[in-house]
Amino acid sequence: MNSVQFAYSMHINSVQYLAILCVHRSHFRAVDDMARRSDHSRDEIRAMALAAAEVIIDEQGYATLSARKVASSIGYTVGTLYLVFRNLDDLVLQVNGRTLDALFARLTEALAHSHSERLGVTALGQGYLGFAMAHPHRWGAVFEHQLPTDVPTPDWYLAKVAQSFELVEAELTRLAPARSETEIAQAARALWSGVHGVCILGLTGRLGNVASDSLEALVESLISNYLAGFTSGTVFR
Amino acid sequence: MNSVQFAYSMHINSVQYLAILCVHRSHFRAVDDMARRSDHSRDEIRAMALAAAEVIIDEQGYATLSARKVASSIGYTVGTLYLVFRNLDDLVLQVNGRTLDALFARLTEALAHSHSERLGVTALGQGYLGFAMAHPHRWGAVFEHQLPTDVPTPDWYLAKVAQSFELVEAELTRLAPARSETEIAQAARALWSGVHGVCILGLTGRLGNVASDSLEALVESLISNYLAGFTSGTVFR
DNA sequence: GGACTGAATTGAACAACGTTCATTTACACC
DNA sequence: GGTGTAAATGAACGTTGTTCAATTCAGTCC
Repeated sequence: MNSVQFAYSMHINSVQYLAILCVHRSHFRAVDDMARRSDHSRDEIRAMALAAAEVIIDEQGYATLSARKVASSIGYTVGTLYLVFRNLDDLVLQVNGRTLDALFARLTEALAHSHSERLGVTALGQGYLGFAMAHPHRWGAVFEHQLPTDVPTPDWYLAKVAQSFELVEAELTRLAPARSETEIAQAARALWSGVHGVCILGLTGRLGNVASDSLEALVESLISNYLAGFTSGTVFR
Repeated sequence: MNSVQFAYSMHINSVQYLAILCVHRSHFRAVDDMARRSDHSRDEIRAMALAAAEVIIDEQGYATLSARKVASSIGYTVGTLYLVFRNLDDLVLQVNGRTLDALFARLTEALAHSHSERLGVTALGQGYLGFAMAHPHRWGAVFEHQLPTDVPTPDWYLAKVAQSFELVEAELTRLAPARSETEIAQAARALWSGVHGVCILGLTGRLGNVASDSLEALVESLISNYLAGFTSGTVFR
């Protein structure tokens, strides 16, 4: 059993085993399957394709992704991809799902490392910005990709979005326990949208040439000033 | 002289004269030009194409725009379009430039109608959201369109972005005259990014099903809480 | 060992895309 | 009417996502 087989059988995620070696048909033989002609099961092809797409997006951006590129980088042809994914949107949605999982992991980690309870929201904000800066293309793909208007976003995907969002709500509740659920929800949306806006405009260079540390300052400014108003209850009029 | 010739000679903008009648080769004859074969001068074709692209984006979204669509909707073929625009990016950039102008107009108007000086920033925020909601596709195109990485954004375009941004800075200066230029600039970026984030996430449906009036509430919350901190000078720690 | 079977895989085909440019068209002038 | 020339065309090229008849081959049976 070679290292990639090992990686696969351990259910190591795609980015991790990609670090081990290039995913390609020739480097990824199944061992004990009853496949007819195939080197790999559907699930294996699926995993390889997702990993390959992730690398392409990470290195060259979502805009350059194409079905033929993914197929050839795993040593198969386009046709095979369509046996495993309904279409390209399907594939991209799965890649983005993985990205949302990675984001969630980063956020929970940021929260764990923030010793002061009061700074939890700030840790989340900086964690979000940090993730976006560390993986700009993969993070960007989540927002650049658009499902056709007549295709609803699947529930499993919405759930992955929600899990990160709920972290913010939880921190805000801890911070302002007297506030109603509605007020917390609104504050979380306002604040999170705000942080997201800083990331979007900052990373796409639409704020002028802002250095990355000043993006951190913007997030800091947004959160601390907002919380000053939100926790004191005084309204600006 | 028919109504469209009139509209054109008055330099009425494309959206306005599109409201008068469909822009098409057959409806847009130049009168006193020395054109050889042409019905229209380069500038006229240019104006017609921009107007047509604007309508396509407005009605069907930026993703559906194509050179052939624009060409056929003005009664010419693709080739002609490339005599007038360097490429599609060029065309889209001009449409987006017009959108930024329209946004600026809306913002200055919002400012003029806000009688209380203190609420100027809020008026700008709501004006921005209002524009985005009124023209979601045209506004979206400004952010969905991406120039190739090796092509720098032209200066005239950056200037159009800046003109709206400076309104926010001016209002913040009026509101907190004691703050340094740097602090004002940072606050303007943080606040504007925040409002932008609410618009982006709200209009692309990524905040769940938020009603439009609650987007207004989010903008209100973001701005008033931020300003509470910013104008009082107290920092949340 | 050779024929058979059926799943796995292919790659040609389609329509639409941005872009180019040799060719055609129609006007102004002589 | 002939000729020069600018305007406009549309076929062509290399992409794209997507489909599906055709091919290939592992496993089974005789």
